[in-house]
Amino acid sequence: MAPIRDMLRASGLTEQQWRVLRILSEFGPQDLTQIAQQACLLMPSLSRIIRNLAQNGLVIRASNAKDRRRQTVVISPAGQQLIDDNLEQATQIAANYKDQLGAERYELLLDLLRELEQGLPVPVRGG
Amino acid sequence: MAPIRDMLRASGLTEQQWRVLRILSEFGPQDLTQIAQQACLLMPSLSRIIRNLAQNGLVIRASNAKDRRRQTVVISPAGQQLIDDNLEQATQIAANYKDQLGAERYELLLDLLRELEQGLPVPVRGG
DNA sequence: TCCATTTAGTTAACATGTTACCTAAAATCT
DNA sequence: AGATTTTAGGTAACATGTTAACTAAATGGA
Repeated sequence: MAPIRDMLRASGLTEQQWRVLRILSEFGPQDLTQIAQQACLLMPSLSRIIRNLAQNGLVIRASNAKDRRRQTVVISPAGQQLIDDNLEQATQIAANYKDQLGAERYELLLDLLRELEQGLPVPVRGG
Repeated sequence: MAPIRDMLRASGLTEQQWRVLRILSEFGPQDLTQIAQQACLLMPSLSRIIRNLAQNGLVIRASNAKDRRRQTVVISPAGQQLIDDNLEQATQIAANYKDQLGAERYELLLDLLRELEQGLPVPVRGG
């Protein structure tokens, strides 16, 4: 993912910060636990990332009246601006990775990795 | 690699420390640059790992008379003992991962990952 | 020989993965 | 209601990946 990292470095974001911002932009305000699931991050990591994003004014923490343990995280205008400025470019870069392998083998790779992760066999043509 | 991590935690080693020790045990004394290449580690990481292993008495740093920049790292008896105590078990655990996917798809996975890494297409049956 | 360049290794600084431990607030059970 | 158990988040501590900057020693030339 080197080209994407280059793009992010120019905007001062890390990959995980970018991922969290994109999730908030695409799926709207959520609490930390939901973000952690979507981003495949553990709570301690996410907690630090949100703290950082909030300090830099890219997200805003809103308290939740119904459950005072929860806090809803919202992307800020500045954060949304960052997404707007870079999303198109990033999408194009990601598409190149898929192109490189070809869509078919790209799916095959993801299948194999999922299989390893879950410990369950996945049928593969000719396998 | 969870089972291997469990085994290592019991012996107080991390995965990278284990990897470095195994390399030293299998291929003999080497300087840091050589170890870094074999273990696929960057010098700053390896430098810290060797510092740690040396502090724990698992490796020994020997200075090199011909090139005073270099230092040859040697596994200590205590380090070798750790390897002896765990290598057989670790080898068996690693074999299970291969079994889980099956040798054929295991190779396929490695091929796809290599292809992504190198940016070169690799022929795949039916691809 | 003297200077410029390269190489070996270190350290600093930052973000993250990971495990352990902790608090407060909810939810559940008796 | 009162006690117990979950759940949402947070912090601490450690190892690592990564980039940048630095030292000392070797190498290559002019």
